[in-house]
Amino acid sequence: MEKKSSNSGEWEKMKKEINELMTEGRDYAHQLKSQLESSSSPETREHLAKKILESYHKSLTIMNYSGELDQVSPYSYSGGSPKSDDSDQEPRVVKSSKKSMPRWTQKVSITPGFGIDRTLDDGFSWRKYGQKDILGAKFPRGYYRCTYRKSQGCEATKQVQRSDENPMLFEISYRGIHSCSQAANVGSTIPVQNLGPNQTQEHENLEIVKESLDIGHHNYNHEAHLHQSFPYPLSSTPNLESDNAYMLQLRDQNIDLFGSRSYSDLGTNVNYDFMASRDVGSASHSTSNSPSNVRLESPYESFDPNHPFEGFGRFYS
DNA sequence: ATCATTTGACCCAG
DNA sequence: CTGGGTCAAATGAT
Repeated sequence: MEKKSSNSGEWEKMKKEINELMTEGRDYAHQLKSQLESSSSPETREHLAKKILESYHKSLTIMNYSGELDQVSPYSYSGGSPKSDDSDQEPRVVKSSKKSMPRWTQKVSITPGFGIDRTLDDGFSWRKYGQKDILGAKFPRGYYRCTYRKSQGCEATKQVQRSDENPMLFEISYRGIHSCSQAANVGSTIPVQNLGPNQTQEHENLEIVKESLDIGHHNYNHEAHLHQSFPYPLSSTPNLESDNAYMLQLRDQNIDLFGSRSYSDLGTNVNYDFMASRDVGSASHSTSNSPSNVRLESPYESFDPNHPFEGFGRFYS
C-alpha cells in the first residue's frame, strides 16, 4: 500500500503527536501510581486519571485516522449497536486544497450528568466562526476553528451538528490536524489550576454545546419551554464519579482500546473518513504551555428534571 | 478594551 | 442555481 507522498508529512506529524501523547499518558500514569501509593488528594488522582484518558483518547483518534490513510478500512464503531454505521451521509469527494484536508466524524451523545465534558471536549480550544442551516437538518451546523489559528496558523476546524432525531447526539466532524501547541499537550482539561494564557477553553466547550443545543429555533413551537434550550450539566466539570469508578473505567477502556472495541464510553461513535493530503503548513510545536480549565461548577446545572432523557437510555452504561 | 459569538453576505464547488 | 462553508461587521461578554 503506498500512501500518497503528500501524506507522509501528515503521517510524520501524527506519529510524533501520538508519540507525545502516549509518552504523556505514561508519565501521568506513573504520577498516578505514585499518588496512589502516597495518599494524595482524590482530586489530584482524578485529575491524573483524566489526563491519562485524554491522552489515550486523543492518540487513538489520531491513530485511527491515520490508519485510514494507510489502509482503506472504514473504521467505525459505535458505543452500542454495531449496526450499519459505515453508511454515513458524508460527501467523500475530495477536490480542492481546502477540502482535501483529513476529515473524520465523531458522533457524540451527551448524557445529563455524566462525562459530557469529556465527550464534547476534545481537549482543544475552538472558536466559532459560523453557523449554517443545513438543508434537511433540523438544527443548524456550527463551524469552529482552532482558537490558535491566527497566532499559530493552526488550520484545524470542526463542525458540530446536532442530530435531528436525537437531540443529544452530536456529530462532530473534524478537519485537519492541529499544528498548534495544543496538539502537543493534550491534557487540556484541568479541573484545578489555572495556568493558561486565556481560559477560553472552558468557554468553547460550553459554547459548543450550548449553541448546538440552543439552536432549536427551527422547530420551536410554543409548546416546549422556549427558554429551556437543553441546559444540560455539561461543561468540563471534573465532576467525575469517583476515583474508583474512574479508575475502573480507565482500566476498562484500556482493555477495550487494545482489544477490539475501543473507546466506547458514552456512546461515542467515531467515524473516520479517509482521504487527505495537504501538508498543514507549520510543523507541530511542542510548547509546554497548557491551556487549562478552571471550570468547577456547571452553569447548566439547572436542567429540567421534568423532561427525563429516558428516550436516550442507551447512552450511558 | 479585548476577545468571542452572532449572523447575513459572500464565495465557490457541484 | 443551490447549498455548504467562510468572512467580517456588529454585537455581546468579561
